Amino acid sequence: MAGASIKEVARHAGVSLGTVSNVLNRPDMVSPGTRQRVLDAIAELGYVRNDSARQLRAGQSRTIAIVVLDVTNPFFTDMVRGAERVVEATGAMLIVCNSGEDGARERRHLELLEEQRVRGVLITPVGDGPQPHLEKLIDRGIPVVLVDRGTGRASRCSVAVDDVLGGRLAMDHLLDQGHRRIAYVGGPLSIAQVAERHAGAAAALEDRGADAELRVAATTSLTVAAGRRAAEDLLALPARQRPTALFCANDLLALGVLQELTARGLRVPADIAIVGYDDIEFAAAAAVPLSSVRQPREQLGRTAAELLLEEAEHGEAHQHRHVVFQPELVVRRSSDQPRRARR
Amino acid sequence: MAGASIKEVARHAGVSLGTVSNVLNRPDMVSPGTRQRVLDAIAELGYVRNDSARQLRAGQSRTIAIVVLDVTNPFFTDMVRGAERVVEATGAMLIVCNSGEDGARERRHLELLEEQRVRGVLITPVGDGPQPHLEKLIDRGIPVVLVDRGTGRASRCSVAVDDVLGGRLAMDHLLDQGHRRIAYVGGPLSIAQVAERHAGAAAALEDRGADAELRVAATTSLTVAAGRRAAEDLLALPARQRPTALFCANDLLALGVLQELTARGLRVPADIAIVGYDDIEFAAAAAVPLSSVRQPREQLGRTAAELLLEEAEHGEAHQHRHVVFQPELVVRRSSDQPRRARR
DNA sequence: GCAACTGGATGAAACGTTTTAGCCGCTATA
DNA sequence: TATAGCGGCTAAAACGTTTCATCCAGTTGC
Repeated sequence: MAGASIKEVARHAGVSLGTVSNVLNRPDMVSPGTRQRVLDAIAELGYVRNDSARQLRAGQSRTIAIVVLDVTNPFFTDMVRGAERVVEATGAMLIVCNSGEDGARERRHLELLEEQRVRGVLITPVGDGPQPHLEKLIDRGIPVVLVDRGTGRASRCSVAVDDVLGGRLAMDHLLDQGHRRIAYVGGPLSIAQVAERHAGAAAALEDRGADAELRVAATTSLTVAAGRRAAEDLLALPARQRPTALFCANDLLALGVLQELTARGLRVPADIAIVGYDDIEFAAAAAVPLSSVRQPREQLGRTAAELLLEEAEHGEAHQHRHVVFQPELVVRRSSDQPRRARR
Repeated sequence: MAGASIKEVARHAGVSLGTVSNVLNRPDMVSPGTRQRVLDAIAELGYVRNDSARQLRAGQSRTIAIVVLDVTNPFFTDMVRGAERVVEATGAMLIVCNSGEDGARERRHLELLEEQRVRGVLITPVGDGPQPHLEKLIDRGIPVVLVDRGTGRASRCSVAVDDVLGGRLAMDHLLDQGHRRIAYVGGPLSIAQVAERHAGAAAALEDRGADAELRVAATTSLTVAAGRRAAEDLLALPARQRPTALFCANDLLALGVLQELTARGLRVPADIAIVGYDDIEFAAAAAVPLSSVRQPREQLGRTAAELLLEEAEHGEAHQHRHVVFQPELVVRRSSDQPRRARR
């Protein structure tokens, strides 16, 4: 009962092993009579196909992996949900791996996925340097789609949101509201998104030629806890240097900042305005509803999965594509209070 | 380059195929000289072990799966993080599957996992009825650990939090605050947790013999959107029948309820108090910081993974265990305002 | 009545590992 | 000097599929 093989099913049904395989894979190539006999045997023995053997023979698995930076960040889980639908519609299986923004774990995961000969990998890689492990996958012929990484390499598809534009939107809005001392809360800058959102903000400032300053309040990660620590640091500044507005690299940071600021008695947005990034579902439900730069989270995952499937199917003929979505600023109370321009 | 096998490595290094395998699996059984030659060949050919073949031979894979009800719910992703650590420490791989509270998807996932001969499954099953697919896994000898499902079956380990107690804690608190018209927001009741939290609340009411009522505001799922809809329904009630306090089956519901109530101009907790469940990180950062019944989320995952690994290792000798954690009420502003008892 | 097809089945090869039995040359033991 | 033991290696079997070349018994076409 525990582990019947196709061979035992064949014996049980009084047919050859190849016939059982045919029943499983091309049922109409076998006569109704024998087919039924085989199906009965399968049911009786509780036979379950052994995927390892099948894969070994096929040379390839039917799973697709998505490697995310932080499985507890709703931005990524929404993305996963988008990808999930597309992948499951094809009968394949999507497995989720969490790198936790740790390069070593990412590498380990990719090694295991390569050993498993997955059919493809969706990944938001840690850091932004050269990615030898990804190249290795690609060399082996495993399609890789970069998610939420703009820089379009020629060797792979990518799906991204224009982070520079997102940074601009946030910064323009804060400048419009009259803020002149603004801080960008985020880090490490080695994360491409973090750097690009900052670049966008800096560019907006530059373009306006406004007499304003944009400082960076560096964090070591993009979590609620890191946000709280960043807020503490900012509060340690002398009042006159303290920024009047914060642009946070993602919503988790923004929520952490918001929590700490209000805990310390500051009012948002009266004392300090906040704009986040991602527009996760919890942003709108925050203590002070959070302004945020919205990304099409599910669509990101969906599109990435579609590109991957297309590449997996068409192989050589496939043309790599780079899809870039536009972010959109959603203004809520956390930044919705104009202030007299001043320094 | 694309797909070198162990055989080619062997030829390249001028040794037999078995020796290469030994280098990979018991390096000290082979002399330093040959070992180095083999390692060089491996590097040169870019050889990567084929896991399918390895598994086929071993009869078992090195992956462990966790099947969650809702991958976008922070409660589950925190659990995943807990399990992840334990699993990865053993060199195995944790893959995350999302059933999305859909029985058919759950079944499909379990079928695929069974075909893959995973080493074990951590699962929070959809619904509470008999679970033939789980039984099937167990029959096949694949260890299954139930997560967050109290009812200790003899055939498997389980890890849970006492949901009845959690319901009691919430209800006692609301009664202490003087509430007499209380609604339980949650559903469907076919989900065990939903039912048990309600049972706890009802039991608390019973025990006190208080002249109070507990109605059920049924929802179709445990999401923020469902919470908003539930709030709409409650607001449609005539004012005198409207509950003065809500106990929500989880924090997502509570956040949705909170959002909708405040959008409609009601004050929380002055007009309506709210208590949630899970104490996810976002509860504390909500518009009105949310009282919630805290569950040890990461520990739940950690312990479940430990039980699973133990079972996978000891096989027959393994004794199934049922670990139950105690929840804890965290009172925040959303329910922190006593009211004169009245009807 | 014979050759040519055809639908339905069979048997064997192949996928890439791990493992086990066995071989070879050497050293230690009696 | 024979024997046992040992380190280092090889050869072959086995895991459970899928696929491909064959085969067989009918049926069709001439």
